[in-house]
Amino acid sequence: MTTASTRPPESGATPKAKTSFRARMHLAREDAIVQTVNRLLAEKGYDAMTVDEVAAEVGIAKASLYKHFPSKEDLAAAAMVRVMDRARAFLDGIDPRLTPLQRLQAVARWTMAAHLAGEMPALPSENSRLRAALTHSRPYVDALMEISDRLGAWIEAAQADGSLNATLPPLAVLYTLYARACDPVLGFLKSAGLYTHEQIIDIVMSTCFGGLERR
Amino acid sequence: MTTASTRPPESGATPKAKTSFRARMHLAREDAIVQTVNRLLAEKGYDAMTVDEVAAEVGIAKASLYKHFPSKEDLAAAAMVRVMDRARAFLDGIDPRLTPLQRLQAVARWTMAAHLAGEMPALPSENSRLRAALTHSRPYVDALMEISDRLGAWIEAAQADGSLNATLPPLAVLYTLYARACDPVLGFLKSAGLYTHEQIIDIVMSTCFGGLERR
DNA sequence: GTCTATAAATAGATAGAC
DNA sequence: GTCTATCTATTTATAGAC
Repeated sequence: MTTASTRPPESGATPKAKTSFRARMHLAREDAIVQTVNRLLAEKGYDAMTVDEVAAEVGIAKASLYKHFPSKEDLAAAAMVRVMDRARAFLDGIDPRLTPLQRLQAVARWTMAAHLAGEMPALPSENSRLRAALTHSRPYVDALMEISDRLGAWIEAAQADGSLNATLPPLAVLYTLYARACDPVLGFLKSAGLYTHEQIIDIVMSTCFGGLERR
Repeated sequence: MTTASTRPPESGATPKAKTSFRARMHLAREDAIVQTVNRLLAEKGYDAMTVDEVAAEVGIAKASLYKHFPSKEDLAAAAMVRVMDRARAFLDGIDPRLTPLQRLQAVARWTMAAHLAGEMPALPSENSRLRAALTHSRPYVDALMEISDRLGAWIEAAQADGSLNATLPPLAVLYTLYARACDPVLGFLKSAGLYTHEQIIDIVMSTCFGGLERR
């Protein structure tokens, strides 16, 4: 995105160097903004998050915020895309020697840990305003589709090798994994204060993959 | 609540009958209000639901609405209590010959069907404004505790008879059942348009009680 | 690009006539 | 109790100086 790391050697230097420095600052600030939005989205949700709040927490004026992102919706979309990018990076780093089921479990653990750490904005549920905004964001839709494709392939592979329940529609499995990333059970158990994050993840992993009935 | 069904025989009649009629009308209107709030809560959530909207859909002025319920929070609390009461009625009607596990499954099916029918307001998740409002409503808290106690007894019984995974904390099972009542997977599968409500419920029941892994 | 100040719209809640 | 009209606070978004 930025030209800072790829720009050619300079001659006059000062004006161009200044531009580069400012571009770096610009991106750094935008990153700080997105990071704050991400956290606030996770804490309070889209509707309850106000732009004033974001500006205050970032430490800039609201008008400056609107120079970076033209609307609250774009703000939220940028935060969601950021999460998607981190998810894609995690998918890239998964040990290829793991079985398809183990990969899906690794992803589920990662999303739950992110949620418990307050870094996972709630999925845009059915009729939320955020959902309407996000479905019009190309980067978001593209990232979501890519992730879904990769997870979908693992789901079908896991069903084919007999480790995953093959009577379930793959789409239902995919949705279930997405839903577990923002499962309110995580927050409930967290606020109960009886378990560590690791224990909570183990519990929800057990109910998700093993079910409530005894095996 | 109303004196309509329990009032003693009248003599002069006209004034008292008028009062009774008006009391009935009053309750009927309040019921219409709560029903509308219930639907809007399910459709859009607490934050996105406006009092103007409720008044418009009920067909009365906003000021009249505030004569019935002193705040938006009370409005939401009344709607949630209504759902709780229906849930309690359902619990009362469950066939006592069913096993504990079968009873829990019946409850889960009922809540999912209510959700798909648009009659189940979303659970007040972690940091929502609704949650803070509801925790201060005695009728809501009382109803929730009674339901939790009854479900909790069934959960422990099902774990004791070996039908439910006994390694899970009963509290986690309870939360999981509550969470399935507003599982976004239901809405996702519904909007996919590939399955009937019955099929969707079967799928989510399978993932909830049986888990994703093959048995 | 950042700021202060302000619009423009909408929210929850109330006043006061009838 | 219901209405119209209004208040007050908040929210998204901009204008314009620097």
